[in-house]
Amino acid sequence: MHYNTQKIKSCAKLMGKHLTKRAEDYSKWYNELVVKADLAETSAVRGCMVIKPYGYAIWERMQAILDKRFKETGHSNAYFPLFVPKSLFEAEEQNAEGFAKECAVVTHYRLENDPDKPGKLRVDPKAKLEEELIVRPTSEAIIWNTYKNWIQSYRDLPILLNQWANVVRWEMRTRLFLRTAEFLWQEGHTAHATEAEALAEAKQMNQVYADFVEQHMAIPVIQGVKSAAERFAGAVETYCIEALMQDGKALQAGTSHFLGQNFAKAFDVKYATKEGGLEHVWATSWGVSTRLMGALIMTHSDDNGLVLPPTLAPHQVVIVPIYRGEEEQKLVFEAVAPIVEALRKEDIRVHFDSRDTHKPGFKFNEYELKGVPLRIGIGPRDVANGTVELARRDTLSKSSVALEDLVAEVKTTLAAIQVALFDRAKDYRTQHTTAVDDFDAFKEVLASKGGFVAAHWDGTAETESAIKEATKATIRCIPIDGKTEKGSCVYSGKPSNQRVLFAKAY
RNA sequence: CGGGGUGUAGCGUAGCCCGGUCAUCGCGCCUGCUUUGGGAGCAGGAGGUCGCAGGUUCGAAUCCUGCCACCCCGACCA
Repeated sequence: MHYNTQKIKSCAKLMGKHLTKRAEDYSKWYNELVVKADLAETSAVRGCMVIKPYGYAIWERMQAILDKRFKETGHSNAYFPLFVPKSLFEAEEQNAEGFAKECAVVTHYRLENDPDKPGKLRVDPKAKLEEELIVRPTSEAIIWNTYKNWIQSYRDLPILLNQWANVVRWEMRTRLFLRTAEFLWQEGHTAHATEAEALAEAKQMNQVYADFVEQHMAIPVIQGVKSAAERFAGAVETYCIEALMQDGKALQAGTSHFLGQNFAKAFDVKYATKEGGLEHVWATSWGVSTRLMGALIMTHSDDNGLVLPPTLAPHQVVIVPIYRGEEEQKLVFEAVAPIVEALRKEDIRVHFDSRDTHKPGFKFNEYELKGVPLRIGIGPRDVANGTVELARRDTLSKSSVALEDLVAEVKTTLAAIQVALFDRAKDYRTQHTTAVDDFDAFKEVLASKGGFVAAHWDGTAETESAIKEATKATIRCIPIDGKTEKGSCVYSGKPSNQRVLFAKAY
């Protein structure tokens, strides 16, 4: 080949084929990546997004793994209505207040021809609903109104349900995957006889999330509890997993709430105890959303595009044939067939890109953009040598592998990529977690390198809010496994027993 | 909802201040030939109510008024 690489690169840049460099404009890079990797795009509907087949395939992998874990921990799936009557929605006051400002509300149920504008429709003023319906921003209200009818005795407990659903939160400013007006998620809602059991459930599900995100998404997370200000509206305690993105901002990746008896009291859900008493039940709720897709993109991707961990990649291996003319094509395709078969036999998700409409170089770049972990290139030269070219997405390194070693090599390399991605992300986080002991250093670190700032905090909402005001940083969490350590609050100087993590967040 | 900005082909844009062969260029798309181990080259071609509605004018993408949409910065947020 006689390509002038430099020329092609600059040419390709002109053609808009290259992504914006991460360092130049992170937001722009992120948006371009989501669109060009074919994951999702903005829709004509304000603040909503279209998840495209490739993006949805990744979400389906995530769903499948999570759903299996939910079942293994004793949960079942169910489905509750999209609409929540206003009277139910407002029953738990804190919850209602927390979400009130971002609710879509259905007020009418019928349209009619507009007498003033032929061919146009208008809302029929006669079809006003007696009671408005809230499009669920979360389902505690509708579910607890239902649980009320299901629970009479301790024998009815626990109830351990999950639902896969869409919810709507009318956000002012939206961003693909990270914050859209409508998003997909799962929400678990459980009811328990005792406080201890509910608390254990909330902690258990946070652990399930942490394990999933670390093991399958290869994203290291900090488990912790939220400060009162950051806590879920209506919760007694919010457990969370926090991840750090490549631009130094934190992302809440999942939450699990211990709801105490707040919802049981609001919806008057009591059960008869073994001892003959009457008690309010104890509750939890927990959820992760398509926001995790955003975390996945922002944690591993590079300037060439998406990088997918092998366990989530819809295609773990892509085979790109290289040939000129029909004769070589036949030769190469015949060599590919047994490779595909051997890999499938090992349950490796392999895609053979036999398209004749694109050249190999184009395909190389395309699959890098889409984050396929491993690429096998095979041409006449390889066929003659009994080898293939194996390219790793994470390191962009290439090696020649003998056919007889291929399956084993693919398996070990996929496993190695999974580990390498996690380690790399964890290194990054370690380097971007800074312990500080005075407020000047606190501000300096946030301004210069970002990331998590571990600092002592006096535990008051006043200090938390003053720090937020001054730096835009919020308390991401109070780490669960954080060591106790005597110190003084970075802002007020008052005594503190543990460092908490601050960061600017999405 | 406050402050700023932008709407021109599927995408990205030039033109707007100073009305008049201005609808420009690139990508993408289609056809043909040559190419095919890192985003191909050349030649030809298709594609546009210049956001919408009024107004000024002989004439409006360009000036004026109103509306709509989107983006950025705030407030809000998984």
